[in-house]
Amino acid sequence: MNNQQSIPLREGIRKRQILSEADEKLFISFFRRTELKSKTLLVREGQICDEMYYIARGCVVSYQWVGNKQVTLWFGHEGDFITCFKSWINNVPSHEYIEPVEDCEIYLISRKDFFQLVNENPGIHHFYRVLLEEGYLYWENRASLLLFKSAEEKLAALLKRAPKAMSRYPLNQIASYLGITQETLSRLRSKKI
Amino acid sequence: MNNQQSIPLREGIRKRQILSEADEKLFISFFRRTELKSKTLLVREGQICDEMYYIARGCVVSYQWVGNKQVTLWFGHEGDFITCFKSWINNVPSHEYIEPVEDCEIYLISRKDFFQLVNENPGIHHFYRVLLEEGYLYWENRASLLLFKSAEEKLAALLKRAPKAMSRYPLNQIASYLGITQETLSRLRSKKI
DNA sequence: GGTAATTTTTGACCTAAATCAAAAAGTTAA
DNA sequence: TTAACTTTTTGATTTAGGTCAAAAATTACC
Repeated sequence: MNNQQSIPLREGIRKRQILSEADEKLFISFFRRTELKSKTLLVREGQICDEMYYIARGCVVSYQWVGNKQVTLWFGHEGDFITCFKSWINNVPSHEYIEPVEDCEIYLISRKDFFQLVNENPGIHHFYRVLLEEGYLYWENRASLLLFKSAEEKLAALLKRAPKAMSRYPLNQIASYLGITQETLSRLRSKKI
Repeated sequence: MNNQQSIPLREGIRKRQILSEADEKLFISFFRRTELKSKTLLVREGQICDEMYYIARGCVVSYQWVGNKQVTLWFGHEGDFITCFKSWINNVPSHEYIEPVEDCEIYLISRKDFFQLVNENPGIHHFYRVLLEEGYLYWENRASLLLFKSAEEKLAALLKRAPKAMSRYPLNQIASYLGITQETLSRLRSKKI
């Protein structure tokens, strides 16, 4: 990929790991830029997720169907590297959907290219390590919020981390992200004002 | 460390990443073996956790104080590499306690040695990557159980993964691991029989 | 610009699990 | 072997948040 066009991606990489100019160029050259309309599924259940995505613009939601209910697993937005990690790591079919909530500008790289680079290039390996550490801490934190916080506290924590969440995502997605119903979230919100 | 004495540790490493004989020897040589009586704190809140532990024998619990309640974050047992990752990764004080529940045989390595090896040795770097992937998937799974499973389903999931948990850990630790009270767990259990 | 479709709010009621309290069972230690 | 302590169980009651249903507010689209 032309280096000129990939400034947001470069920023996303630099935020995690500073590479030599050559390594950075090499790494970026394996990404492909694309645009996605909202609601155009990026990953669907049952499919092996063999790509990683960098969100340059827009936002997405990842969810799973539990009975007839859509449960939000996570939100992704500008600056995030995302994929279905369970599928990505173990090379097994995904259990989750990833869907743009706004129109997105995305940079994507194939699993094959990514792991080849990771295995050959120490700087890029280090980049992946930072990504994994970031994800580890994200999920640890999310689990601990779910473990012992009330609905109100979980909402406060989300709004602190992502103040715009309330206006970017529909209520039912935010509610199920917090592990509460949308009625409860609506009541919480009106109580707040 | 003498290679003869460290068979369990070697198994723990091999399960995650096959190293060359020389790399394996090198890696193991940086670990130190120790025994720990139950209830002898391994990590306490406020302390920077700059060691990683391999459990060769015994089991531990990690918990956090929330008000006057002890909340179980995770359990560790034979074959696990453990540390307070939040502290380990960011080099900040730990928010959690790690405490042996049974007498333990432990192999430990310092953060400094570990990261030096990781940065110099591609095989060991790969080992760390596998550890992070393992942890990532653990927490993702744990969060999703907490997100949409009932008390009964969460208990079933724990007993499936760790059938002996019920006899190794006190009830209050298991209950708070599941995000329920010990009264509820006791009632669930008696209902089961 | 008006109608349909979707999303959010509100209300009435219900329930899984929490809380509080005390009894029972198990463990330790003298 | 008994007293003291800890852990687990049982019972009565409460509550945060769920469920179901319908109204209100938004948004989408001929």
